[in-house]
Parts: sequence; C-alpha cells; structure tokens
Amino acid sequence: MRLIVARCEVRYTGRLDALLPEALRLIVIKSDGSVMVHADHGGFKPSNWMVAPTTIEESAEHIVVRKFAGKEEDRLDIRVVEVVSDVTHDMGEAAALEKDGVEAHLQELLADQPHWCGEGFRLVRREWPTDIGPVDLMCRDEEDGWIAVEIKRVGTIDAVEQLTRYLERIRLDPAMDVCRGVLAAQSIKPQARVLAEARGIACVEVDLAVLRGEREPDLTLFG
Amino acid sequence: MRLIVARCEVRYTGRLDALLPEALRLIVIKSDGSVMVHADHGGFKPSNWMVAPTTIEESAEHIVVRKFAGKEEDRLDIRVVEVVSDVTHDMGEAAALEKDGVEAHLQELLADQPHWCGEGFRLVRREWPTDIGPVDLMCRDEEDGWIAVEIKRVGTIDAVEQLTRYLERIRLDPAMDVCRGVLAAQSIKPQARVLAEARGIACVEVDLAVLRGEREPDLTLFG
DNA sequence: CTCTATATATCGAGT
DNA sequence: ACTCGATGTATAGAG
Repeated sequence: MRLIVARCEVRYTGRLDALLPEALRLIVIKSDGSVMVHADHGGFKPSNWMVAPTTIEESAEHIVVRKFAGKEEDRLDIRVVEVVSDVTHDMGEAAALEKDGVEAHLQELLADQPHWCGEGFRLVRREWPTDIGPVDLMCRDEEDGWIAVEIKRVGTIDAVEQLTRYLERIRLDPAMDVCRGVLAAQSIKPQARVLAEARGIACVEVDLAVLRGEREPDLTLFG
Repeated sequence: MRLIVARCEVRYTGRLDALLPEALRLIVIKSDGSVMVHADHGGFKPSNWMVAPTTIEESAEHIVVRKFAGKEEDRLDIRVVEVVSDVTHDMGEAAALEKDGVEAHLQELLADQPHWCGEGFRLVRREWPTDIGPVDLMCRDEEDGWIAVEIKRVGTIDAVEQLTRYLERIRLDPAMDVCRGVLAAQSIKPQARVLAEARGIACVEVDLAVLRGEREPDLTLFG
C-alpha cells in the first residue's frame, strides 16, 4: 500500500466527468490496483477513486489510472503539483470481515417465531418462489389463510411496491387468490405505512432485542 | 489528517456487529473526526469506518470512536497491537468537487429537445409537481395529449414503479385522465422494459453524445 | 427535522 | 455476463 500526500488536481472521465481543483490530498494506491483520493474531511467516500482491476502509469507530474469496463474507458488523471510525503508499506493479507445483524438474521429469527408477524401465524417456507423473485416468508394463519411476509430492516415505499408485485403474482394461483401481505421491519416509514394500508398490507414493527431475548432455538414449527 | 499503519483488531457495534481479525491495516483519522480502516485490497470502501461527527478516545492500546445516532450508540473499537507508522499531516481546505453528466444534465438536454422522448413532443414544464413528488418532464404531443416523462441514467423496474405512481396521481385530474407515460434513459434493463410495456409505458433509449452533438442551446420551446 | 431520489453507488448471490 | 436485492448504504435536495 502506497500513501502519497500531495497537492494535486484530479480529473475523472468515464460514467461522468468530474474535476477536483488543486488542493492538498491523500492518495492511496492499494496493492490490488485500487486508487483513492481523499480530502481531509467528508466521511469514508473518497473525493475520487477507481477500483481494481486497473492499469496505472506514472510520470514525473502525473499518475494516470485506467480501467476498461466494457467498451468504454474509465480514466483517473492525477496531476501532482507538490509531493509532501510518499511512503509504501508492505502488508499481508487481512482476514475477512464477519457480520451479524443484517436482514438475513432478522429473517431467521422471524422464521423461527412467525407469530411476531401476526397472531397464530405458522411458517410454511422461507424464500417462497414466485416467477419474479422469492418472498421472504410464506405463512398460514389459524384458518389456513395464506400470508406473504416481506422482511426489511427499514420498511420503505419500495418494500411495499416489492411485496405488492409478489402478491399480484401469488394471487394468480386460484388456491391463493386471497393471500394477504405483511410488511415486517425494525422500523417502518410513515409514508410506507400509508401506502401499505391503502393496499391492504399489514405493517408490523419488530424489535430485534425482543426476538433475540425470547428466542427458543429448539422450537421448529415445520422442521 | 492522521495516517496510522498498524497491526490491529477492529470491532464495530451499532446497526450491526462486525469483527475484523488482527491484521496489518491503514487507519485514517480525518480532521473532521471521520475514521476509516482500510485493508490493502478491496476497492474504496473501508473494511470498517465511522463518519463525522464522532468522539475519539485514545489509550495505549485502543482507539475508541463513538457516535450518538438517536438513542443508540455506534462504536468502533480498534485494538492496536503494533504500530508500524503514525504520521499527521496538516491539510488546508480542499475545494469542492464539480460534476457533469448525471441525471440532471440528461434532464436539461431532454428538456431542450423533448422530441427525443417522442414524435412531436413539446415541453410544458420540468419538475411537474404531484402530491407524491415531481415528474421530470411534462410534455404534450401534436394532438395536445399529455405525456409524463421519467428520466434515468439506467432504466430499472424501480423507475417504472416510480412513473406508475406518478401516473396514478396525475390521472386523477379529469383533464389528464389519459396522460401517457414515457421512460427515457441511456439504457433500459430488459425486465424494466417488459414491466413498462405491460403497463402501457413507452421506453426510449437516448444517446448522450447525440443529445450533445445536436444541441441547440438557443432553442427554447416554452421560455 | 423528515422524507425522497440519486449514486462513477458497491457488493454479493443467483441465473 | 446480467439481473436483482441489500447496504452500518451515503448523500443531496425538497418540504
């Protein structure tokens, strides 16, 4: 990994054109060819960048980073005016990141405890297939009525649209023509709730801590 | 801006839990409080990070970065095992990034040359308001029929959904109850095209180079 | 402040 | 290769 602190002007040409006027910035060149240009403020997103694979050419005053995405060429042109620091560090492999708490986990918890999605719900299957994609959970209630459940961390209008599309498809099957819809999320945006209710889709806010705290791993309704 | 190259283990707790096992990495602390942890590979996204505003505490072996987002606390805990390098650079303000070529520009070009969206189209106004958001262009054709145009760089299913929502609203007005819809984009995904055509929405692929090359800046149909 | 729409989104999984 | 869905999305803009 090479770290260059330099006064530079940066031009990107590709999917759009962008110009960074001359200023003092950090240039990071990773060993896989990824290049980032960072200002001393503004979050984790670089002011300009190019991800591997790239080809890098360097001359006295220029670093040119190129990428061939399809037929078009992406190009990052760094004009280096003044170098303050230029160091290279040899790093080994960094082990991968492990995550927990994302939607998949939420789906797992709700699959084990579908009653949080609605009174008396029992799971039929996860990732119920339709011809435009899988519904997160398919359940049945105490009267054997079908319910399609869409799970999100944040329930937005898009989630309501998505579930609506699934319901359209599912209801084409005469045996499921009155299938209900439930949107389950850790939080649901007010406008999404309005749209959902206008379409007869129920909204349920679920609490991850509650799901975890009351979890009974042994309980499997449909093994 | 402070640049630390160190062997470290990083733990993030907040919206999810993540753990980076011990390895050699770059830690960047920007002067606005943003913190990034980068491995020597893997694009511009940090392995872990926290954006400003933050509070940073440092002891012999730990750097703890905290953020108070609502009631929950986000926390980045960096256990530093071995420091290879630790330098600080004073940087001034970096001038802002200027962009060109995004959707706004496409909208500008099509507003000046609405005939690319359909034969005989003339512009009525940009950003036509509805109660759920603005339509990019509202046009009329040679028979004075209304057409709502949604502009995207890439036309996806979401774009079709968005335009469908707008059309629902627009058609509530008896004077516009047969308003047509056009999706204009540099490229349109096949599935989006299928959905659009199933809903009677026309699809138009536009070429940015053509729009620019044949542009007549003086021509304003509706000043 | 919330909410909507955009992004050089990035990234991964499935087809 | 392409599409689709998730992201600690982040970010800008409007109301």
